[in-house]
Amino acid sequence: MNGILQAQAIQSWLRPEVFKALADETRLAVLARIAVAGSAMTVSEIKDCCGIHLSGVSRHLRQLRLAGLVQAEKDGREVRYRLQADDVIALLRGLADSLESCRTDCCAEEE
Amino acid sequence: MNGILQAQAIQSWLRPEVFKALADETRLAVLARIAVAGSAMTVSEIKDCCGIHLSGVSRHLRQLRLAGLVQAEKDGREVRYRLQADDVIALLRGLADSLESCRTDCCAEEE
DNA sequence: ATTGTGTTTGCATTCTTGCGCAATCATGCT
DNA sequence: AGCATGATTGCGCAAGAATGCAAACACAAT
Repeated sequence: MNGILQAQAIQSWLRPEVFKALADETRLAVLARIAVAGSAMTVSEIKDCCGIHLSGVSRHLRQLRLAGLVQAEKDGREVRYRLQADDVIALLRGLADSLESCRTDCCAEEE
Repeated sequence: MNGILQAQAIQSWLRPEVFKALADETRLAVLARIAVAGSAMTVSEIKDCCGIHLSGVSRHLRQLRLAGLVQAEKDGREVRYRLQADDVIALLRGLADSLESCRTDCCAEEE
């Protein structure tokens, strides 16, 4: 049976850093703000979507960047952050597919 | 312009409880174990996949249940947990689609 | 060079979270 | 009833995370 292969497939999508980055309400607000903007945004602009100090926003952006959710580009003395969607989309879809294959196997075995 | 609609679409998928539930390595191990098993598992069985005390496993399962990732069914004095995959799969795919529509909009605007 | 603006980082504080242990609850067995 | 077993919960502790403030850093403009 393919239980071992399934385990590897699922675990390869279960990346804690990504989910940890998504596990904070402020970071979710930041991410949503950047995603909707479409274009890249500066830290000061992003700050307006969440009621915390600028330094905190900077830290959250760092964490999102290390998780591969956004990317930063320097532009003069500003830093513009944009969504890095491709990897996240692949992660979400890969995990969804793995879970779905488990689910169908489960139902198939039971019936 | 669909910016407002996009914002609503994305934020509806950005459910902190779910990502918080996925933001711990032990819980990810538990979830993967349950997913691969296919059938429902007792707390004691699940305990073997992660090196912590049974009470901790119970707490983790509670959190996964509240996030809608697993469901519990009592069976005598045991409690069997099984993957509740449908909601999670819908969440993951919905978020992926929302992010993708943001990405294409972004690239379309820039060119 | 000095000044000003945007961003990051060190530090201290507070809040949260994961954990083990022991007690408790719930159910089955004799 | 009494006991055994599986699961949950209260409690205290230790580690981690989020935040604000102030200092430092990076770059542009004068």
